[in-house]
Amino acid sequence: MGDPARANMLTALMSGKALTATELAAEAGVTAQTASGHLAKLLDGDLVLVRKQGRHKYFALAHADVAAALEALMGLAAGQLRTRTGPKDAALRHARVCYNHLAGQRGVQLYGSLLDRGFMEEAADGPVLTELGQEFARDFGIDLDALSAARAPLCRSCLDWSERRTHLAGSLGRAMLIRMEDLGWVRRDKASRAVLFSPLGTGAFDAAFTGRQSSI
Amino acid sequence: MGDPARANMLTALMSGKALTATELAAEAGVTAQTASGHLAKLLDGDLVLVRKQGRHKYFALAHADVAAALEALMGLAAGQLRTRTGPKDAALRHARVCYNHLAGQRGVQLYGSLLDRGFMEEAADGPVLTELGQEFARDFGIDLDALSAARAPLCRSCLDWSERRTHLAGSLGRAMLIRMEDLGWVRRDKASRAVLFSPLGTGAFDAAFTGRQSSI
DNA sequence: CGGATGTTTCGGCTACGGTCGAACTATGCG
DNA sequence: CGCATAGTTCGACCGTAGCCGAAACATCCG
Repeated sequence: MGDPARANMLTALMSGKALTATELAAEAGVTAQTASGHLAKLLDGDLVLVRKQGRHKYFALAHADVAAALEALMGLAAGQLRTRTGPKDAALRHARVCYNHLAGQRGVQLYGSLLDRGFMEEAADGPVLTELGQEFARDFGIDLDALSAARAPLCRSCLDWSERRTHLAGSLGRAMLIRMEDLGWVRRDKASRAVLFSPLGTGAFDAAFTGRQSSI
Repeated sequence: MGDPARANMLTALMSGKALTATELAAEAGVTAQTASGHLAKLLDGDLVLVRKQGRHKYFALAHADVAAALEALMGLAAGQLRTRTGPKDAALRHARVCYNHLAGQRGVQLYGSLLDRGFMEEAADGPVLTELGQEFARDFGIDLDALSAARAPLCRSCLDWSERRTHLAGSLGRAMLIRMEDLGWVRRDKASRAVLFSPLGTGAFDAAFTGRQSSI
């Protein structure tokens, strides 16, 4: 339970929602095989339970006690977040794809900037775009109407496993990553989930999403 | 916090009493050097606090939150106690000196036997010898009067780190170990804290302390 | 001032556990 | 039926963290 990968999986499950093995793998920043091993251990320890649905396996916390224990541990850990958060490459910590949106230092920078500049606000059931933010998104080249028409939530926050802070998920998060690819700011390294910034993209991103800079 | 040695130290501290580094080392079944390293980590993580008193260092849990988290974790761990409990030698798990009394499989066998045969009862503030038990102890060759005269508690229970069950501590526990040495049943391996049973001692011990056999 | 005891630091050894690539099974979809 | 996707198993690699012996430092005690 203290292992970084497992801890990240469990915190991801703290939302109460059931997640598939691959989602948890992405959340923990490990490959599917590794995640499978971890999930087997968590199952063995009765920390999570699984529901097989079609070809997916949905995992959830086994009991409220598990959540309580996690809460207690997080309380103890508060303040002294370990610096060496996860395994893997430094590039992954800098910027990577989380499911389909931007994660890592760049991801939390984006999220923080949107909040600081009044483009987004955190409501009870997740972040929402302000009117200012909607305008900004359109200017940025996002087809908000198309996104809103779909049933998927526009904004979602997602806990960043390497930074331990939230970044932007949801269909908007996905759309913004795609848009940045189109603009030539970034490209995905197919092999490693890393997101590589072009020289141009680095400057443009910083200019567009200043505000709460990475405070490290 | 998940490391066996540290977990054992923390559970030992759950009593609320402050213990010295060497006591904690014995409780965890590691040497003083190793314990020192663990304690430094626990201090670094603010899980314990230390009070220097003369040449001793007394450690205690830093906060009730730590105890709460431990409780929560123990609840989760209940039932599925890991089989491979501690490091070190198999001989140590079989029988060893815990501070000054007998611990390991033999230690919990002794404790269980005393309970099962009505020689000892578990009261709120620790185990107490029954009248039958007092008679037994005298027959065994223990000078109960001398022990009772001293201010140290006669019986104490002590959590066994390898068996995760209680064994007998206190001045009686100490006296019984000494007596068994005198009888030639056991001898202490000075180097390793292990307690080695002679062929004679093995049989005699089993005969004297049947009852609740090790149920593994 | 030695000598004994408690605690820490250092160095090196070892083993366990996390990680991934590759290959395998299972499920759904066209 | 194949093909794609989700998940697992196997094997091998590697890093790290635990462990201890030896030796240093600290404190008390006679």
